[in-house]
Amino acid sequence: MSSLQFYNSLTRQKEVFSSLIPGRVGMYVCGPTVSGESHLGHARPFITFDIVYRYLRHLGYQVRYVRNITDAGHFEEEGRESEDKISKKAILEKMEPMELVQKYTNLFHWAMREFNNVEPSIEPTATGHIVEQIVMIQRIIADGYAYEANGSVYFDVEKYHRDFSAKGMQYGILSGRVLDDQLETTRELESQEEKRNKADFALWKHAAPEHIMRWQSPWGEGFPGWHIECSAMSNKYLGAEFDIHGGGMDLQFPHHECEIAQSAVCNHKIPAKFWLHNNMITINGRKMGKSYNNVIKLSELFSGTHEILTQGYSPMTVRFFILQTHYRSTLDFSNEALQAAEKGLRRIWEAFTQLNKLVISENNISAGDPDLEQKCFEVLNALDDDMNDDLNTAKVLAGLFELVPVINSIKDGLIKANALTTATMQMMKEKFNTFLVDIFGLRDEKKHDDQKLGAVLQLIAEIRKDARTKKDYATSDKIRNQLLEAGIQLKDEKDGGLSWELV
RNA sequence: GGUCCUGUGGCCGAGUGGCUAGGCAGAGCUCUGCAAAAGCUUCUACAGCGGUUCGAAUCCGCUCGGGACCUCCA
Repeated sequence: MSSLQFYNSLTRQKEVFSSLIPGRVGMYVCGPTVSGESHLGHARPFITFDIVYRYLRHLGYQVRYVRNITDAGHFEEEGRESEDKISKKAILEKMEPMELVQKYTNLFHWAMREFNNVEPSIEPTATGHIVEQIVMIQRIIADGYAYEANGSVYFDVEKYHRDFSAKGMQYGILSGRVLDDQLETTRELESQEEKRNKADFALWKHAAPEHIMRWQSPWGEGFPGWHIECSAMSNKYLGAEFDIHGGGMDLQFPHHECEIAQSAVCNHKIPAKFWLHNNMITINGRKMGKSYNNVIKLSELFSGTHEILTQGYSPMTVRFFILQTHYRSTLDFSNEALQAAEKGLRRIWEAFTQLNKLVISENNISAGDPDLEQKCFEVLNALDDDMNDDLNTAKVLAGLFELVPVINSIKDGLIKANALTTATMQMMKEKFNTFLVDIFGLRDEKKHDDQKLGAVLQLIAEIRKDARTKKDYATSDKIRNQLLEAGIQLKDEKDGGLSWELV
């Protein structure tokens, strides 16, 4: 079997993954800013890295997965308004800042549960780590790579670049940006005069009097810059050097680039070995974001209450939709695509359910259909390789879909039960379970397990069967049609049995 | 303007120098009292133009189109 490879943004190539400490993995993923409700675009990294987390654990690693909550807020428009995003909205809504933060944190957690994302090992908050951030800033100042100006502290990018290029940690190492170009093209912003250089970024910002969220620091009352929180928290919980740092591609620059610079000064190392970035979700070809005014919040997505939605899409449909594309490709949203995902998910899940119900004959050593046996065996074996190839979930799903007709045919008796060997049948069950449930985190959203409903339907099935035997189709059709209206679809099986599905 | 990514059939999307990806939709057939589901078969492809090659959707160049980042951003 192949070994796991990730595309590393830092080296711009696929690399075989190996952890710094055998058997253990440290992973940091940039979490949400809880100044508003999460939207569809936010779902992608958290689902993507949930898959990474699940897969690494599946491979036997003990993983510490750290995903922060940004609750201190960074600047909406750095310099110009110099205002804390979170406290700004809190004033509008007349809420305590922490009340607002709590509200959106709760909503975020709700969405994560809906998506069936495994909880991270540690979910640190920026406000809970002000001290660590201040200490880190002091260290950077002491080493001469940051300076104070009017109660704010800025990172000296040019000096850092000059000194650290020789150590192979030039500014731009991750994003491929050339600092000289930066210096020319960075926009003019009002409080730029505090900075020695346009490319410098804030480590600490002086708080204007109207600021609600503020903390004491050696430089007066203020609040931390955006980039420092991730550096401080990843360093605290994962150490100076850890295995994986993840986030959206839009964070590659400047956020992750700045993280590297900060950590490099403090620890003389690039903090993470592997940098993984998921691509964006677009809507009509445009990135989903506030500035484009095309945001679909997750609650709207699930309920269908947004003007561009023709219906609601369940969390598992969205999850499946995301999995059908490679994480480094852009994914374009459309009602058509989501509806296709919904149907595709239902199809594969139905086959999976049937597969688990199949009774596998024991000790069938010779396949009744050697060609089919061979084909299934190859498809099943390719699954791990595809997953190892930089998490090609799309290809894994395509492989599973190839087996769907086989499963359905066995169930319907179109393929003989002894066509496949016992070993292959068991492998099929195992792989479907492993990938769909354990690694992809899909789950049944319908309530099949309602025992009372099951009992009632059992009775109705018998009544309907009697009617059909007597060729009283008026009665049997009435039962079926009325139940369909009630959201229960009856299906007559080939063997005379009856199955139902909540629709 | 700078840096980078991308252009696959009606839609969404994998992909590799030579082998049908897959899903959804469409068409036909089978099964069925009729449905539904399912099975089988099937129609639409690799933006354009050159080049490298025995052979390219896959490599190179150019043209055209789309996007991301350079500012908060998942």
